[in-house]
Amino acid sequence: MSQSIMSQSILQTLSVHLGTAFSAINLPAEYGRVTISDKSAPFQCNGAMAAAKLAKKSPRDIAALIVQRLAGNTDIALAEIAGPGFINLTPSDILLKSRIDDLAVDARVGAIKADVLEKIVVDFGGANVAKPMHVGHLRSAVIGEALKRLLRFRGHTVIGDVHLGDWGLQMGHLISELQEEQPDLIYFDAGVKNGYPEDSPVTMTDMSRLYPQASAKSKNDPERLKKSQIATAELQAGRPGYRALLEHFIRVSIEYLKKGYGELGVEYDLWKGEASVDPLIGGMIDAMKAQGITEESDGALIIPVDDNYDMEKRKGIPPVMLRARTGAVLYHTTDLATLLDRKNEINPDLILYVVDQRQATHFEQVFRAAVKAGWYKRTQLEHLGFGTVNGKDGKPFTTRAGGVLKLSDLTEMMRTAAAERLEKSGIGQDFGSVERADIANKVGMAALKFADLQNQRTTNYVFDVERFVSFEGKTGPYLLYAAVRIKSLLRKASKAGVEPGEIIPLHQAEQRLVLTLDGFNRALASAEAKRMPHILCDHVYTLAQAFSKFYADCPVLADDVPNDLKSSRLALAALTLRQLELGLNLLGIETPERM
RNA sequence: GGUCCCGUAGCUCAGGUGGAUAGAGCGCAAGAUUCCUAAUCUUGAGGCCGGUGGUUCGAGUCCACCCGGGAUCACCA
Repeated sequence: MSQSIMSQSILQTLSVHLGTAFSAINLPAEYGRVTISDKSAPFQCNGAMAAAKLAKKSPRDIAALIVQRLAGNTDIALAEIAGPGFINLTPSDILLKSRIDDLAVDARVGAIKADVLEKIVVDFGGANVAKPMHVGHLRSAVIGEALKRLLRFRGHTVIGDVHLGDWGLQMGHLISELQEEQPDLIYFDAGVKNGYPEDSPVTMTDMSRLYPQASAKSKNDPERLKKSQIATAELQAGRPGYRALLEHFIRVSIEYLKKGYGELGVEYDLWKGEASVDPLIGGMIDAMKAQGITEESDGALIIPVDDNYDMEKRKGIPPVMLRARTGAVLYHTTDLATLLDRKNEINPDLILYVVDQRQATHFEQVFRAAVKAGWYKRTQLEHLGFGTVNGKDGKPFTTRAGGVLKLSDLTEMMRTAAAERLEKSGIGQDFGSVERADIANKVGMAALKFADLQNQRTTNYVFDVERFVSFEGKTGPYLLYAAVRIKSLLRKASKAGVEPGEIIPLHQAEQRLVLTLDGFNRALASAEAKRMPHILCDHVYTLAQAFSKFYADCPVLADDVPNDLKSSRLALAALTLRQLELGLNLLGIETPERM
């Protein structure tokens, strides 16, 4: 379906009119750009002041000429000059009506696709093999999923990849610690080359015990650390027993992670990891050497990425470490091999990494090396960093005991709080236990995700459990509540035989709701451009607010409301629900039928 | 020391590409339900936008320099 510029949005339509008016007095149409206003009218144009110098006229004179040109325009109810030359604009009822008619029949409720459609890899999640998911994994999963859905909805081809951490020292820790506990396992018999059992020798619980155990021992015991390092090197060199173990570790972990991510509504297209690109590393390093972009330094193989780097003074960006003195391959190397793999297998236009802001330097290094190798342009690679989740003390979030908070404990906390709130309100008493649990889950997850996503991505935020479970104000449950009220209204209307009809926005609250609905596409486009889900959060919240106001001011099914008004308001409510649920879905938030 | 991020209401945060009297939520004060879910709505108090200069008709927004907080800086991932 092709959409004319005129119907893209009310704001766009007004901009075209103002642009035409500026052109008519021989000034660039760009000065006609209209913006949202929080003053006396819903929109304003500030171009008269900007144009003053060029036109050699006073801003107010220019504004007067523009306003003259707009006289008789059926899309504009009122154009007023204010202050030094602001033009305040009120759209006409005709324009509101025509726009809401367009939205009502649009399956995407006003959202149009991006101009340029790209193939995009979103690398998010950041989970590691053998480690339980904890609070630190929350943001990458939630933000990454939202971006993935947003970009896909905007028309792009999007591939989500979890990119598991399964190749480093942690694997050596795990293998060597398992050997200390169960030295007789067949995997440790260097003479055996194949025919290993199909069932894993360890469970997820075992692994989450073994790893910290080994890590703790190694901290104070260089000999123990050495064992892990040797195991790592042997694994990477391809020792069959260790590779067989790794496969078990990965399989068991993925099964566990799928559950954990599933709880958050997070899904991946690819479950690749560092280990999966191992076969590329040898050839990649040879090719890089042949290109002449590598150097030997202190026994390690590096790629300098900053001409002004000075190791003594710690100035500039350190080089990429392709291979350590020990011969082991590092984080840099696997990330580069992954970039090569993606180039070969997917050839994406853009790769987005949704990873902790603290790794900014790492990505800058890797990206520069990938550019040096000629695989990508710098603009094709973006690190979308995010801040840490902090406790009330401003330090990264921990449990009361000071330990790491498991993600499953966190989600359980949210569900319990939601269930309690449900009980307290006394509404869900006639619901079955299955539905109550489902509602508690959706409310809890909505609270958790919205609390995370509404923060600007790049900054740290404070995780305040009490605030999160309060469920009032700018929260996920507020949004669900708005949606659920509409659903309830629709059910009641259907019972009463009231059909949605033509929308005629007359009441101030109705008009405000229409103007808010009109902003959906703008929010989506802006959220995409900045890769910032909180812009979409802002929109759905404003929408829920505008609806709540409408709901309080404009009775729909009351006896004294005329039939056509009932139908109009019902249709407006139904339209609001469609956009609200769509927006929430893009944020990864599900709506219950009632709550 | 180098690089990056941050500093806006008592608290947690927005601020659409430089515009008028800087906005939300929580908290505080006061109010609203004969009527579609009060997890709601309305009203109010609360600000030298870290500081000083600069660019501009106009700066929370752009530039420079300070002050304060955080992250990170080659063989962990």
